[in-house]
Amino acid sequence: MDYLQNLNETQLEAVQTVDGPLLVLAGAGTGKTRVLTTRLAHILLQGKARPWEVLAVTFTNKAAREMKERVASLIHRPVEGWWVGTFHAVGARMLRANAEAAGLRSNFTILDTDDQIRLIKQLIDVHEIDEKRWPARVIAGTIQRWKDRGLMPDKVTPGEGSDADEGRILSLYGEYQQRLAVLNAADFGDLLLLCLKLFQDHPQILADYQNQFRYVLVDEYQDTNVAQYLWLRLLAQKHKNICCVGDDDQSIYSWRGAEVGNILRFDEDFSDAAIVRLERNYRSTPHILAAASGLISHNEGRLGKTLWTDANDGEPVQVRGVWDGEEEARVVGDAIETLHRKDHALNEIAILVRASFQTREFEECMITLGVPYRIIGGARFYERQEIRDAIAYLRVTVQPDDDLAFERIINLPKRGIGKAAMQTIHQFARAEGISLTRAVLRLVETDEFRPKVRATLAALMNDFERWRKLVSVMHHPELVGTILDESGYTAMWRENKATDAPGRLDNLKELVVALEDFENIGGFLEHVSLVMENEESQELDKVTMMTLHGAKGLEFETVFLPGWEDGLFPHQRSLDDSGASGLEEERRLAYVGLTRARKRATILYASNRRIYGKWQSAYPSRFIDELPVEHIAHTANPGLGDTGRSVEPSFGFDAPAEFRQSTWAARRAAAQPKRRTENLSWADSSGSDNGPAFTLNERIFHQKFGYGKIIAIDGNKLEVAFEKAGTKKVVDSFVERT
DNA sequence: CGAACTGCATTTTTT
DNA sequence: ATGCAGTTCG
Repeated sequence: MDYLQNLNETQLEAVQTVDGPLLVLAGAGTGKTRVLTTRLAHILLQGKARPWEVLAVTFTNKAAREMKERVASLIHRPVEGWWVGTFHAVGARMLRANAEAAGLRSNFTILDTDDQIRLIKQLIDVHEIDEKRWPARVIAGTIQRWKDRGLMPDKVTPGEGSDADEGRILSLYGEYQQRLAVLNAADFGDLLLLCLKLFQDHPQILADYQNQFRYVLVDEYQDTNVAQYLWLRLLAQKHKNICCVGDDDQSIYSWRGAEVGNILRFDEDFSDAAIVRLERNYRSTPHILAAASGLISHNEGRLGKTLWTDANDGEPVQVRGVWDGEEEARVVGDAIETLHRKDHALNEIAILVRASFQTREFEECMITLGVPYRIIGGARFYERQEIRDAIAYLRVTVQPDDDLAFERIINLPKRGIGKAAMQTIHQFARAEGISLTRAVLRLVETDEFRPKVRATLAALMNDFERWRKLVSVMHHPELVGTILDESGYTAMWRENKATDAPGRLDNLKELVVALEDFENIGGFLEHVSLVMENEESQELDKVTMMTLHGAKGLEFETVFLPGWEDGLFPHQRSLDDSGASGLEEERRLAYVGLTRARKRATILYASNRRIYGKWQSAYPSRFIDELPVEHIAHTANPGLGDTGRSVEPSFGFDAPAEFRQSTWAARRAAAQPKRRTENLSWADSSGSDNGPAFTLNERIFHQKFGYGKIIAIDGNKLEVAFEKAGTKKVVDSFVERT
């Protein structure tokens, strides 16, 4: 029982209450993961269930992986045959195992959002729907929201689909589902929705799973949507041993369908539910904890928790007002430098922003200061164009009905298949209710196409047929190389003279290498569609920059929280779209941000900020007023102190600066709105939009003279050796980095 | 077919 | 400001 040693009393209770429904309200930093993993280990070690009789679901692959690893180390046994994974991965597993009953074939394709939108666009074209009025992504969003709520097309009635607009989208939803069936494909929402349908249509299959899963564990329960809730409730119905762990105060994903109601209603949904509150915080100082608690107490409809800690006081939360975004970055940069000099690890420092564009200013500052940094949440490997193209070839090879992949590569490299040919194929496919590949196979037997097109398509079909035969005989990484070469895809990039072409070829090579890690192409594709993750090595000592959303579940010694201005945070969009509940969610986001910090938290707000190329002045976030004064230290530049928002009613983010007479900053901005800022950049030797100062030998671009290299610097004047125009002296603001 | 142009939106993100 | 997508022209 040594694995129970390190738990406190309530944690122990949460671990040992294994029978019957249990809700664990786990505040930030209270050892949630430890409880979850220990509980899982406890169930297994006590012989309550065998590994395959436990279902443990998470939202992210990272969380699933962590759970597997930690439980494995607790029970000193590797992980095999466990049902531990994301909702989507488990759903996909169930669907593949029961594909026929679910109306699919077991090699079905999982479509991502991009594919989804393209498919909807096709339907829009067919129906000559006005795309201006109903953009594909709006329709996709509506359908997704229905799916999040567990609604199949025939179930969407209550309140929905009644008005003309939604009625139209609803019929499109039905067709979309039909088309997915033809394509042998499922989107992310389907991975759960089709499970629900499967359980409904085939009670025996459901009963088997219900019997199998003696214990069900759910992580981040506050993030579940209705479909996931229904799915869980069905699966846990027999044994009723369901344990949900979550924190209503950290629910920040309602915009993608999460229902806080699920966690708020837990004890009504599951009768005789036990509730355990984890309130002892092991992470933050009392000041940080009190500031965060004070802030979140402004929310209504919470289950309520009182976090406490034994830790020493530490420093109050710093709140700092600055003139603009540039100064904000400089202040943070300086602070980081100071900390670094005092041997503070950069890995333990995070800059958490509300919106990703905010990272740019900090990035430039870090470059200037030479501070290593990483940005979490950029473009991922599998989202790169060449990788997606290559994957499309693989998808068509293993699943010929995958229209979206097929369409992507039918004319890539250029094969002379133009709009006309595509239209013919589409029409035929639609008329016959078959996939594009099947349509092409039939059409090349006719004289529908011009001879050249017909020959090309016949050859392409031939290629795929040949590759398909090789799937069972050839080592799959090699086969992928063969497909990419024989299709002419690699040749296309080799001949491409663009500067990034060689890099793309490297990426393709990397892809082939990555395939080694998988049993077969199918397994690889499953990984790509379900495990779209960015593996950033934590090896190097770097400052982390990411969004507040991305920071949930992480912790750092020191956290900077910039951009606390009304309109940006809370975000105006959130307020406009969701009103009071939107504001509460933003507040929870602020709470998440603050509670990431162990020792130091600094909140910043700027009076002026450039957004979408326009300068705007703004009030400090209303959240700042909500922080208990005794736990913060508020400083601002001379004259920039209190901005008096408590005196003036608050205007929207877009309100003209003239209306914000109460603030010194606003008055100043109003007096000389644009000139001021332009002058600022002129006067500043660090250049205008170019970020930090230029360095010798740097390659630059000039609107008039083209590319060149800096050979001398004199203040803001540069001497540049241009490739075409010769050597000239130019002002740095006319020059940009390449 | 590709280059150039225009309009438009631009929070958060996993799977 | 910027980028992306859709459209238009050569």
